[in-house]
Amino acid sequence: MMRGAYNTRQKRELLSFLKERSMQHFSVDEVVFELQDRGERIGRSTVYRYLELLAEQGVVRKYQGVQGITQYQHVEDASGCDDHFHMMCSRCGNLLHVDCGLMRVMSEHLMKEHGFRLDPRDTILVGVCEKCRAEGGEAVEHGADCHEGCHHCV
Amino acid sequence: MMRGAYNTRQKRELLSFLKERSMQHFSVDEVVFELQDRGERIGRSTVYRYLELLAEQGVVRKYQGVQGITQYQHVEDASGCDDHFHMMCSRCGNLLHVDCGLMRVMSEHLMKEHGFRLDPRDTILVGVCEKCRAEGGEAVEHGADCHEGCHHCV
DNA sequence: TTGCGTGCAAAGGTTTTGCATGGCA
DNA sequence: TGCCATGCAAAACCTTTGCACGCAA
Repeated sequence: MMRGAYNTRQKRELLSFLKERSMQHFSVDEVVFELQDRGERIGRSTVYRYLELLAEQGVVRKYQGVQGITQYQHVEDASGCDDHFHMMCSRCGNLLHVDCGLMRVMSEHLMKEHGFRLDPRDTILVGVCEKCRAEGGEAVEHGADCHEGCHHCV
Repeated sequence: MMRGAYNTRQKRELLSFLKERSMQHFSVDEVVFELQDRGERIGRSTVYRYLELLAEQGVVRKYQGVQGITQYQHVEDASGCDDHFHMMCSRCGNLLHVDCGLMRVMSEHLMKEHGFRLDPRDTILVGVCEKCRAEGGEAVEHGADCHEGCHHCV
């Protein structure tokens, strides 16, 4: 047989967790503790192993977050986040989606002119988000909260 | 006094290593082993501590590489890589510099329209470089090797 | 002489792995 | 019943920290 053949309780609980957290980002610890709070018990190794399998299958995305903690994201369908990019705020750690035409322009440019095939799934733009800039006393010109689903974009 | 006040042998050897590796990227292990090969002895903790100090001073850049290994880059002068971006090839691991007008356009766009201040120093664009694409049998349209200092860019 | 810098070892944290047991099919 | 999945503990890693000693100023 092959890996992932059995339908176990742990697998169902983890998938249920993922369903609720569609498109959201989380660490192994968050999974363990959240399921623990629900009274569901799941071993840490199981979470690691299953998320690894799901990452290979493309159900979740795996990437390095701040402080070397591996983060995972559940992608609704396989092509969910393939056409947009992610920005991570280096202060609050939040990860924002940028579905923006300019990103596609940049992708095409890097491919045509630099011979580089950019991978939106693995690339994370790092910077400081609007909220943290405001809290840090920075002048914030942009008014609307357009982080998820921006209408200002080309 | 303050940290970094003394001029020690270890510090000189590490700085010498950095000088030879200007703009290049390396891990703590690479520093330790390379210096070891030269017959110079330096403690791992010392490398960690000194690189941390240099990162605070802006002499090196610190970022998370693949597999959670912290990578460092020596920046020639403090403002060396502040105005351009880096692309990392997920196959060969090479890190390329992209000094390109479109990147600045993108920065400004993210700031004005998304309220996000992109940090070129911490952002790494991930994808597959021209060489690896060619080796992988991919059609490569772009002929010239314009990775460092591209003339095709806006 | 002062006190920062160094190196060793230990601790800290995350992730992986070995192995006996559990449970799905 | 067969064998994958699980969980525990241990191991493997990278990184940080404590502490005594070394050494630059």
